[in-house]
Amino acid sequence: MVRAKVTIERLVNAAAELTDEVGFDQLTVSALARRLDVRDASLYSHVRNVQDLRMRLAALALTELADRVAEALAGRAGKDALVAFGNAYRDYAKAHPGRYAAAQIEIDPESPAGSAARRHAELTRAILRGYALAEPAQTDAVRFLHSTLHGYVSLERAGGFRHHPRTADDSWRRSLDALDAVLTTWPPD
Amino acid sequence: MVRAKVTIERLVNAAAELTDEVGFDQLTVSALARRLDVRDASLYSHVRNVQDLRMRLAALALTELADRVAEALAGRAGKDALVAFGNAYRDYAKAHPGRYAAAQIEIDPESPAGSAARRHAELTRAILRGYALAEPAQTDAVRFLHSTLHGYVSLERAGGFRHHPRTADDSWRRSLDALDAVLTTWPPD
DNA sequence: GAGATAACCTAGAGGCCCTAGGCAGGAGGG
DNA sequence: CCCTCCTGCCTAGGGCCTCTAGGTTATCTC
Repeated sequence: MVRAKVTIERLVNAAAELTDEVGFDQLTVSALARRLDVRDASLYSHVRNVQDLRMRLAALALTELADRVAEALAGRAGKDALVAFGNAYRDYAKAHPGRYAAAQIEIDPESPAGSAARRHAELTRAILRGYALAEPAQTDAVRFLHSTLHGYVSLERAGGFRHHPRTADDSWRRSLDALDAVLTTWPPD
Repeated sequence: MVRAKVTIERLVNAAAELTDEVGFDQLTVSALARRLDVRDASLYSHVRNVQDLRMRLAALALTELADRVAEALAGRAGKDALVAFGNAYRDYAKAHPGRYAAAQIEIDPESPAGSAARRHAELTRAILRGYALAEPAQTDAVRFLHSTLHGYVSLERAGGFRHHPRTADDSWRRSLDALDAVLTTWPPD
């Protein structure tokens, strides 16, 4: 019999493709086993349980996202960097909805996903260098920025912007303008 | 035998309590049946399926949220209204995490939940009256506002703000200040 | 070629969703 | 007061999912 040669890498990659097709909450061990042409029980030698699988997927997604953001940010500063960051973020969520959802689960800082999450946080903070904000305003601004971007893509995905003629793309551009404006003139206490 | 007298109202209320305790994705027909001291199959005469249950919960949550927001907005305008709106929103999410998650699912505009969602959208738009924005800037601003608020509470719930000494409350206040500032000086095209 | 190991298998228990069909308690009519 | 009907709840059962235990086979190493 020919062995399927499932490795943990192939398994997680297949899970990433699957979750983008069916949604993160529909990612099951059974469905993944079917896709790999293997019995479901066989996967439990690679993965502890379904939680473990999801955590690994979160780590993959956070790493991929951080890579794309890092690439988008290279050589840019100020508003240019902000727009590149936002677009990298939104494009990833559009291209890989399942992985994006995976990246939002609660992360144990000690886990391998934790370091990817930290890297992500550092990149977000890097954008704000162009806006010269001191602590604690910098932390507040990071949270504000992250909230707006994440909120936008998550509402857009949930279909919240579909019942209106104004396109999500147009509002997105104006939202980035607004973010740039508010970061530039971050209100003093 | 004493009948449990499950009505659709009692059922949805029990589901709301349950989901706040265990999370929206852990809301199952079985668990709800156990809580109502009834067999799971019995609930299918009240509810078509688990999707139907979730949709009814979404309708409940959207209605409750709209009620609270409407109350918070009464007699307020401008930044005062913005802060009240934001706090009503965030407080609801804190007090009722499961219901808040339920309110985020994709809503069919034709369903009863659709009218609650529309009412919600109108209330959001009402806030912007104090900021005198014409279309399409108004729609962009509504989306921006909603994105930031939803993004903030959802990241806060996911634990994204826990790995830093700056409190989520402090950043929240500053985020509302920033929102007020950006709505006041909404950047022209 | 003989372990040793890794990868896969079957069997099975338990949980959840949902359908089909049966039984009993309470309401209304005769 | 009794009969009937309806509603609310029941049991039985199939299908899918998670996960464990323990057995089998392919491949790697010596």
